[in-house]
Amino acid sequence: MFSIGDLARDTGCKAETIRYYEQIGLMPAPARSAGNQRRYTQRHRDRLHFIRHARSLGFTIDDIRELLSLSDDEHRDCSAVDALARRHRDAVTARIESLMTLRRELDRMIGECGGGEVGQCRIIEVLRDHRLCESGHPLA
Amino acid sequence: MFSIGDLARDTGCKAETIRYYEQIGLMPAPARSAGNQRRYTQRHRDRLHFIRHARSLGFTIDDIRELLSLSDDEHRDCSAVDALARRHRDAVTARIESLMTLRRELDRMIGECGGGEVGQCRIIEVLRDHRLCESGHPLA
DNA sequence: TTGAATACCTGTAGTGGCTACAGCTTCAAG
DNA sequence: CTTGAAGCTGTAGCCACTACAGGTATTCAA
Repeated sequence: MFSIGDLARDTGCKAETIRYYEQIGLMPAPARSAGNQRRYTQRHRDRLHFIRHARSLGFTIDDIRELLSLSDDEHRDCSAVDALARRHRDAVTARIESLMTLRRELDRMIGECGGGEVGQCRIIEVLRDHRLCESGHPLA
Repeated sequence: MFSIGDLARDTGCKAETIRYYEQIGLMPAPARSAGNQRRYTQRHRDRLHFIRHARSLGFTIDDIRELLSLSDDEHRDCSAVDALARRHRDAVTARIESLMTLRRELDRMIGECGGGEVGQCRIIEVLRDHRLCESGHPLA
């Protein structure tokens, strides 16, 4: 049996986070010691590793609920898992692209700033007037 | 004079958001009509455009407070503005790089999934065991 | 001038995914 | 048996909004 601190050390997440996962129903409530402290099994440990790994890959809590529930049935077709992972990858890709557009614009602004007074600062000027932006980065 | 709806249409942000900006002191409180509705000037409009543009480039509210305050004094040296923009660009770059690491790993997982049963699904397997990851994406 | 449709007002609570206390109790090592 | 670390519950805070509920103002047409 593991204490909450053991699991925390083991997975690199804080005890508070583990209690939070229990509270939102992502981790099942473990047994308790005579003094009311949580006592975890290897199954809990595995589940927490799975959760942390998926989180570190950027899956949302809801995605992880879905993945855990899908992974319960070994004989189910894995196409739903595949679809979820693809959807997430596409979202990551979209995010990368939007950040790259931002970075191009930031680079341009910074590159044009000659370093004089704020009155002539290109960065401030561009922020004041979106028409000075070349990349069509979304305003919303 | 503009109503809050005029500004909202004009800047593509919601009236609630404009009121929120006022509440947190990012937008100054405007005059009111006889019936207590907000009435904005061109200066308010310009400021909101600046804010929305900076937000759309990913600057935080605190960054924007700083940028607005720096831009007030036309004769000040713009190095602080430059530094803030560079810091932000570097953060964006770091974020892009970390997302690209994630995407590589997601691609690999998806590519290895042969499409059978969940019991053999590579995606689930990798999530269960971080050692199966090639890229050293951070677990935290 | 009236009436309806639309816009606006304040205040509160919710989002995601935690994190940070405060003020206790329990456990493990020596 | 003592002491200090670890654990407990419950609440509030973070960011940047968003979404109501329940009321009031304004605007336009008839």
